[in-house]
Amino acid sequence: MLTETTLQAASSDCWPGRATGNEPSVGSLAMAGALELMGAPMSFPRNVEIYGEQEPADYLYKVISGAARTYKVLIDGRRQIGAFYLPGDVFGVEIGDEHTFSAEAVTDARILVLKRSAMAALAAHDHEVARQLWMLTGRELQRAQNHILLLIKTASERVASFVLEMAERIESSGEVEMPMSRQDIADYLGLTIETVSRMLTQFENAAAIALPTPKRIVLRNREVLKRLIA
Amino acid sequence: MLTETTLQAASSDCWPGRATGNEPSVGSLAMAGALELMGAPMSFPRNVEIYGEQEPADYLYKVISGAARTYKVLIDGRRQIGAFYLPGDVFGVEIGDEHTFSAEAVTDARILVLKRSAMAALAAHDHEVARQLWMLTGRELQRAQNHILLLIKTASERVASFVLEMAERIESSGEVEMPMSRQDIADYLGLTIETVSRMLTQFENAAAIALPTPKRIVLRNREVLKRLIA
DNA sequence: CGACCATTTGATATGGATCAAGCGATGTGG
DNA sequence: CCACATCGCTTGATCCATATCAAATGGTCG
Repeated sequence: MLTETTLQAASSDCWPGRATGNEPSVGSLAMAGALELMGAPMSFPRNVEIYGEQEPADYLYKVISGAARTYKVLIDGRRQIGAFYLPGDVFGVEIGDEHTFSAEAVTDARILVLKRSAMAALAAHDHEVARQLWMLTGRELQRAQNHILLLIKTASERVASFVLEMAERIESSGEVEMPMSRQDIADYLGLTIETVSRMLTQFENAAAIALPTPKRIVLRNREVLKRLIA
Repeated sequence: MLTETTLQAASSDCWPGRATGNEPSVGSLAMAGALELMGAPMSFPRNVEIYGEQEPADYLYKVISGAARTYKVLIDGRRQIGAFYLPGDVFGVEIGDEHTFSAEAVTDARILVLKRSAMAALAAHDHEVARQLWMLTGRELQRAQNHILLLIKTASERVASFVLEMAERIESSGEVEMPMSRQDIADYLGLTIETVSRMLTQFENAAAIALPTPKRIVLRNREVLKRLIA
C-alpha cells in the first residue's frame, strides 16, 4: 500500500495548530512521537483514487503537494465535487465509519496518510488533539455551507466566486495556476464546462482576468470580479 | 430575556445520547445537575428571531416543540434556508465565536437554551460530552453535504426529496403536517414558490400524494416519489 | 361573513443546457 | 526537432427547464 516508508515528512507539524502546544497535557508530548510513526507520505498519480465512497474511513489525509478532490456520482452519472484540497489541507475526516464521498488526486500528489484509530486514541487522552479534530469537522462544515450559498447563485457569480476563492488559496504574483480541469470546476459549481468557459471568456473581455493558457489565470482587476459575486 | 424560568424540561435527557451515561467519568454526574441549571426552555412566537447572523454564539438550542429555521440573506435579497429543526434537533452549534446564519421560529416554538461556555467547560472534563458536541457538528456537516447534492438536482427531484425527508422526520399515520410555508420550502430548495407548488400539484396528479390543505401532505404512493429522486 | 394572505394556475421570458463544430495546447513518434 | 494526433477548451446555434409576471382561487382568522 505505502509507496514509500520514509517518515521524514511526518514531522510534528503534520497536525494543524499542533505547533502552538502551549497546553502541556498528559500524553501530548509523549504522543507527538507516535504521530511521526503513524503518518506516511504517499504518492498518488493524477486522477487516481485515494479512497472510495463507502470504504471504511481508517485514515486521514493531509496534502503535502499537488491537489485532491472529493466527489460523489449520482445514479444518472452526474458528478458533484465536494471540495478541492491543496497543500496543507486535511481531508477524509468522517463522523461515521465509512467515507461518504470518494477522493482522487487532481494532479500527481504527495499525501500524508494518518491512521484514524491512532488519532482517536490520541484524542481520548489529549483535549487539544480532540479539539483539533473537532475544528477540522467544523471547517468542513463552514466550507459546505459556503458551497450551498454558491449553488444558488447565477453562473457568473459562481465562476467569479470560484476564481476569487482559488486566488486566495494559491495566488502567486498576481497569477493562479489552476490544478483542476474545466470539467472539475463545472462539477464543483453545478454548471457545464461550456458555461464555465463562457464566463471566463466574459471576464477576460471585461479585463478582469487574462488567460495566457487555460489553466493559468492572471488577475487583472479583482474589483470587477468582487462586484459580480453578489 | 427568558420568558419562563421553569427548568423542568431541562432534565438530563436534554443532551442527545447523554442518557446512555455508562461512562462514569469525573464530572459527568456532578455536572448533570449543572446542565439542569443552565438550560432554560423559552417560547418563541412564529417568525420571531432566535439569533442573528454575526451575533456571539453564546448558546446552543434544542427544539422542544414547534420548528425553527436557519437562514442567510444575500445582498440582493435572496434568502437561503440552511436547515429546518424539529423537536429533538439541536442547532446553533458553531466553531467560531459568532453565528454564521440567523435563526427564526417557523411556528410558535418552545426551545431549550443551553449556555455554550458551560457546555465547553463540561466538555473539557468529560470526553463523552466533547464527543457529543463533535457529533453534532458532524451531523450538521452530513446534512450540509446532502443539501449540496440536493441543489444540483432538477426541480421535481428536489421537491420529491424534500417531501420524503420531511416524511421520515415527522410522518404520522401516512400524513405529514408541514410546519413551513411554500416560500420556506422554495428558499431551502433554491426554487421559486411557483415551481414548488407546480411540482406538488404534479405529484398529486400522479397520485403520489394528496393535498387536503396546503400544509397537509398525504403520502399515497411513495414509490413514485422515490423513483423521482435520482 | 368578509378581508387578507398564501397558494395555485396560466402566459411569457430567459439563463444555462445541449448539440455541434472549430481551435489550440500538449505530448508522441518519426 | 518537427509533424501530426489527441485531448481539452472555446465558440456558435438552438432548445428547454425554471424564473418571472400576472391573475384567480381558496384557507384562515378576525
